[in-house]
This record gives sequence, structure tokens and C-alpha cells, in this order.
Amino acid sequence: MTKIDAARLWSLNHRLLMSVIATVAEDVGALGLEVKELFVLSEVDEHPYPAELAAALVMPKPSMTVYVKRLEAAGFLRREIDAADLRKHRLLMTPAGRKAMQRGLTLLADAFAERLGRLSGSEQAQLRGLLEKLC
Amino acid sequence: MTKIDAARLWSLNHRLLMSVIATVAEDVGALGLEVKELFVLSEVDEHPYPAELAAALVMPKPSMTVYVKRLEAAGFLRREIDAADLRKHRLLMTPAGRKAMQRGLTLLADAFAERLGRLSGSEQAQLRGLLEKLC
DNA sequence: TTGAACTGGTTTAGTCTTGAACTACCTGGA
DNA sequence: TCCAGGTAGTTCAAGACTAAACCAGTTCAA
Repeated sequence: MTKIDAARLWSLNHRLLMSVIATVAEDVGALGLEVKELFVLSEVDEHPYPAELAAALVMPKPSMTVYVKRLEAAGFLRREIDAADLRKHRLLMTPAGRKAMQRGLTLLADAFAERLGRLSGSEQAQLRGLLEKLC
Repeated sequence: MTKIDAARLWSLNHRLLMSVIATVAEDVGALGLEVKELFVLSEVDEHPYPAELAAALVMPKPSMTVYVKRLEAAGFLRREIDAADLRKHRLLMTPAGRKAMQRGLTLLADAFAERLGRLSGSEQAQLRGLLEKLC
């Protein structure tokens, strides 16, 4: 694969993601969530601290402050001081947050699945394996 | 593949792309280009009008106005009125623009290739085939 | 214990992005 | 010909984003 081919591959991939986001933005918004907020929510269980989340999602810390604040105001997230390190804010998803997250992820998955539908089952499994190696 | 799996797959893919962008941002900037401007440049040959470009790259028209203006000011692009339709601005890449584009794409490809290096040659070919079906 | 260096999170201030409204132009039907 | 409805591109104001500076709490070597 030449270098320009790799860039082309990258660009195809990028366009795919952007168009899936554009497709679901409105329906996700109806849940009271922005798409980026949905991504944040979806990683809270695995990365329960803002700084960790920011690193995991490749976004600056101040942006995370904003998202967490909005998610908290919307009742999707609670935060409590970590007893072991008083600088840290441990994030906890509320039941409403979990529900919104699951609905949002379903919307995203449906839109993506519509694209994925162009692949056979075994091709989908292949793709999954390849992407996991890349991440 | 369940719906949540598809969302997971999507999220893996998204994180991969964002981290590749973050990696190359500085070096691409040294060429006098933002990463998004690089994407714009790379599609100019195929979509020589701003509205077309905006649609192809899944971005709003006003953003395209800004990018085109910057690329023009940087000497990477020229624009001329389309004789057949005076509303249209036909975009033409300058030699400097083409050079910057090629260098930028190489940087992007290198960063992506570093990730791709985790895959065997046949796996890379598989990935390419799968993404082409999806786009 | 002290304090220098570090880390988590927030604030601020300035930049970037984009929805809505606009101008200029095109098209097709009366 | 004329005009109503549509498209290309821009402008502007408002909202989103983030780099830099900051505060609070932690760590660890002296």
C-alpha cells in the first residue's frame, strides 16, 4: 500500500464517520444529548474521572469540564469528591443517564449498521478485529 | 453483531481517527495548513466548487467559505468565476497548493501507516476493501 | 515539617465554527 | 419578457471550543 493510498483510506474512513454523526445528530439531540456528550457518557463507566476521560476521548480538559457540567445539569451524571484524592471528581452515571446513553448508542449503532449492512456477517467480524488491532 | 457492538466499533474507529489527527496536527501546521484545510485541498480536483466540496466533506457552506478564503490567501488555491454559471466559483489548485497537499497527505499517511503497521499486508488489504464498501 | 514540582479540574479570554439571513444569479413556466 | 422559486456563495451574530493561566490538593526528598 503506498502512502497516498493510506491517506485515501484514512479519508474514506473519516468521511464515513462524519456522515454517520450528521445522520444521528438530530435524533440524539431529542434525547437531550449532543453527540459528543453521548461519547463522553459512554466512557464514564470505564474512565470515571474527567482527566482520564479527556485523555481517552482525545479532547482537551476544559472541554471535558463543559461536557461534564452539562451532563450533570441534565441529570445524566452525578459527581462526588474522591475520598482518596480530594482533587478528583468521581463521575457516576444516573439511571436517566444510563437510559439516555443506551438509547443514544442504539441510534448511533442503527445508523452505522445501515452502512455495515453493506457487509456480510463475516466481513463485519473482520472489520471489528482489524479496528481493535489498530486501537 | 448486536447494536451495542456496532456502537463500540464505531467508537473505536472514531478514536483512531481523532488520535491520528492529533498526531499530525503540528507537522501539517508547519506546511501552512490546518488539517481540515488539507482535507479540503485534497478534494479540490474531484469537487472543484465550494458547495460541492462542502457536501462531499460533510461540512457547512460557511465553513467552506472560510477554508477557501484561507487557502486562497495562502496561495494554495485560485478561484475564478465559472463562465457558464456566474454564481459559481471554480477552484484551481496552484503548484504550491499541490505540493503542500502532497506533503500533508504523506504526513497523514505516515501517521496512519504507523497504526496500520500493526496489521499484516493482507489485513491492510482487507481493511481497505471493507472501508471502500462502506463509503 | 517544609516546600518544590506535579496532577486534577476550573476559569478566562480569544479563536473557530456554523445557522440564519442575505445578495447575486439561474431556470422554467405564464 | 417577466417573475416565482431555486441554487451558489457570503456575511454576521451567536454559540462552541480550547490554550494559557490559575487554584487546590498531593507527593516526595531533604
